[in-house]
Amino acid sequence: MMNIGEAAAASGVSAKMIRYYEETGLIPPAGRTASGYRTYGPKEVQILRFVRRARDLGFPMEKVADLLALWRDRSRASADVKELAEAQVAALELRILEMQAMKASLEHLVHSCAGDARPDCPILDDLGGRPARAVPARSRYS
Amino acid sequence: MMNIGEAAAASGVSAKMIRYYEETGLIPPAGRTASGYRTYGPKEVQILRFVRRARDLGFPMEKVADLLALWRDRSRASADVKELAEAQVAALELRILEMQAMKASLEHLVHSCAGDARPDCPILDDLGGRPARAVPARSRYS
DNA sequence: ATGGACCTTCCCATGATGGCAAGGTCAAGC
DNA sequence: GCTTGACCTTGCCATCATGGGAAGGTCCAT
Repeated sequence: MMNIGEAAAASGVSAKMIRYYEETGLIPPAGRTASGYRTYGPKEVQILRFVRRARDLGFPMEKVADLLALWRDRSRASADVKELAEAQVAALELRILEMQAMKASLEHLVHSCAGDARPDCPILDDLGGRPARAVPARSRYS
Repeated sequence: MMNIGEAAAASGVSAKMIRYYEETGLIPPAGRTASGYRTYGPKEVQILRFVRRARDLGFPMEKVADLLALWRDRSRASADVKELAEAQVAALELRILEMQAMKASLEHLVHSCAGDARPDCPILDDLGGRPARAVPARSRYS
């Protein structure tokens, strides 16, 4: 049996988060020693590692709870798990696309900015609402 | 002169956020009517639109404040602006890469899961710490 | 028995946003 | 002029997942 610090080290979840997960019901309450210390065995550490990995894959806590429930239910259908995972893939894809769009817009602005000591800056012009002066097309393949 | 609702509609920033931006010092305090209503003119709306666009490009509020300062300083060097924008591009790229890594891992798991009524699920196996049984390679080009 | 490393709970902060509630104000219609 | 509804004000709470710190108790090795 380990106390919370050891369980944290063994699972990669901070002690702080372990208490939080317990408080919010994501994981069942840990056992306690006579003096009130939480105790963890290998099984609990495995649960914590499960949570850690799911979080690393970007699952929000709510979905992690769903995954944990499926994990515990040995008669679950793999289709149910796959569905959750596919939804998470789609969510990631959406956020990736959003950020790629931001990045592309910003790169466009960056490329049109001289970046020297002069004050003229199409980036600020654009943010300020004035469409930046068109960059003289130097090539069709810019 | 407009009140906060009109300014919100004109700038795309919610009234709530306008008050918040003012409270945190991102934008200067708005003028007030005798009865305490905030008043906004075209100049203020332009500032709000500036903030909105910068946020849409993913800049955190702190960086938006920096951009606003540069915008107000008509003697700024465009290099300073470009530097901020390039840092933001790099930050976006980093987050994109992180999420792409998550997505790739998850897709790998999804592909190895049958997704039928049976309980066997490499996704849960992996999260639980057991390496998933290798998927029988049906083709080199799976 | 003392000190240091651990544990406990509780509160606060983040970043950017939304929501709600209680109360004041304004303008239009009657 | 009065009512009504749409707007404004402030203030507090919630999110989501995490970290920080304080105040106090515990455990173990010296």
